[in-house]
Amino acid sequence: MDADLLANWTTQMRKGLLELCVLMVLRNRRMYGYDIAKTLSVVDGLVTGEGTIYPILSRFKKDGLVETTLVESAEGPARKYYQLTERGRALLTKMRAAWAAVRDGIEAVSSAEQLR
Amino acid sequence: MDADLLANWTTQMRKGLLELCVLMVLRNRRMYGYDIAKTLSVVDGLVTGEGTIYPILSRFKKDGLVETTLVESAEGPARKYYQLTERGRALLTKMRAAWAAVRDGIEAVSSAEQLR
DNA sequence: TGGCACTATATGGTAATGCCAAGTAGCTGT
DNA sequence: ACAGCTACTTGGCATTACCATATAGTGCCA
Repeated sequence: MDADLLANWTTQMRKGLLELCVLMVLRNRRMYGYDIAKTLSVVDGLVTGEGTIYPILSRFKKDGLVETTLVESAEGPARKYYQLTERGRALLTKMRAAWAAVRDGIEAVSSAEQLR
Repeated sequence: MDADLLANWTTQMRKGLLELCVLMVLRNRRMYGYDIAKTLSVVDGLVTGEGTIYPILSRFKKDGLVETTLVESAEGPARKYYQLTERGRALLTKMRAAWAAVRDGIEAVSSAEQLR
């Protein structure tokens, strides 16, 4: 029951941060969904399944943050590669700044003996 | 429209982190809701209104993470002070560890030239 | 031929949280 | 009486992560 609380909380904590990570792994090269999911799951246990990544990528495309290219694969079905647009790059820059601010804020609360 | 995307994302990013901050400010002394809201809003723009804090505190009490003490005030209505229980303290410890892991994971993604 | 595992994308329903607005109420000063 | 600050509470809305499931192509092995 205590484990449930913690598990639920970590789920909530992931919200938004997953989108940031997806945009960040795309900043240097294009990637396809399945590979992104595998990559991020290795990093931190951030992603549990592919079902979490695809809705994010769909939203990104709908919002014009990424463009897609379909490429045939020798190892299975065709891969849909995602690459950042200018708009996506601009938003990523702002998101990284916002992330840094929140991260620093939390660290401040975490280390402060007493605030104010 | 770009600003909307960013604003919406920051809202999502806050999820969970707000709970962490509330537990952290309570770790050294008891506080009342209105004061917690003011304190955290100063820190980082984490909180927009009191309506965001009170539901969190209610949940904490329901889950046995905090206990409350009603104290009369000379400056307005009585204040409901919140203090951490042992259970709350134990969960906070685990949450801080989870936060550190995710934060470091994101920093790794952020600074990596290329993962894997 | 059939079964199995891996690769790869997509979708629908559920649960949980942050946000905004509004309401209730006590106290102070004019 | 009124305005303004303090203080707590509640309800509805929008958004996202998760899980299970569906669909499908490829290669391997008996």
